[in-house]
Amino acid sequence: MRSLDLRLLAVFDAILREKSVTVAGESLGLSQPVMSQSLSRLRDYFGDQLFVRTSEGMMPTPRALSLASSVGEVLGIVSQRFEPPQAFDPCTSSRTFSFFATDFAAAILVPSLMARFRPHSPNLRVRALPMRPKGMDEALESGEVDLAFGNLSEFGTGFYQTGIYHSDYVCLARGDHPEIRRALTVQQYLSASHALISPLPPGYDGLEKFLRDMLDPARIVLCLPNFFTVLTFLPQSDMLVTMPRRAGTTAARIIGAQVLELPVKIPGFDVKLFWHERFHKDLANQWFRNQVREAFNDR
DNA sequence: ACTGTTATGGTCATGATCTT
DNA sequence: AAGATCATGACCATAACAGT
Repeated sequence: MRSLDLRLLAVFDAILREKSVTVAGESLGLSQPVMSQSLSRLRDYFGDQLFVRTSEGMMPTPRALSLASSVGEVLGIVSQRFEPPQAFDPCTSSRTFSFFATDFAAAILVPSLMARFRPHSPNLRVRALPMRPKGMDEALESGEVDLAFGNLSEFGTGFYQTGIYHSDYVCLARGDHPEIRRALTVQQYLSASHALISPLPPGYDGLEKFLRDMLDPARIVLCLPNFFTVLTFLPQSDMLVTMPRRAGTTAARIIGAQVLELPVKIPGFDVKLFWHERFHKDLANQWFRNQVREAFNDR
């Protein structure tokens, strides 16, 4: 390897492409003699003429043809991994951004995100993916998914995070509930029938444990698969649902439910944004992180 | 720290070779 | 034969290295 360097491979690639030493030199910003000397070193190294003059230009020998794909592969890896990152232009980009989020986080985030994207970035696409019990870290590391959004703490080394907001919980009751008006006593809370979202997505199971410890098991009469089942069920029920404040206020606005402060203390949680260090400097990922952060601040 | 040697990679000028 | 193109030699600048 001592006598072979990347520039020689670039020379090889350029001559192959241009079929001319001189023109290849122009494309690389090198003089013709430099190209010729470089070709001479390539010939020494590979022990082959590599390119011969013909009426069609400098044509590759069979040996050169057999090397071509490997040289292209090496140069491709180098340019992809080591060259300065290309600027990300959201106006012209057509890439897909993806993130893990709970259904309620996606429901809050997506409208705001799309309102920001659509006017200026018509070709961008967005994928909101449900939280997974396992494998989210691998998906972030591989680049399959750009970000994870939520009350997550299990990501280990190699991940960056930024706090988005601190959330507490509220209780929802239907707007024309026969007994509850704007406020809730401890007695009312503990004696009411409850709907529980269970199982909760990864990171949110603290709430479920807390409620199961605090409430009489007989009072937990309904388990729902996600936060937004609340939208169809609560208007026709006298039950209470305890959920994160933003999800609660969003749901309440849609169905005209009452948002009640909890009469008992339940510890809140931090919603954070996570990404893998591989994409920390990636300009597209940086841009998307900012969009998500700002989309939440829009609300 | 200084110095000489060597390798590398550049320019310029020019010769060699190929195509038309 | 002319023009285009490639190869090569002379020379220079620079950096790395070894020896003192």
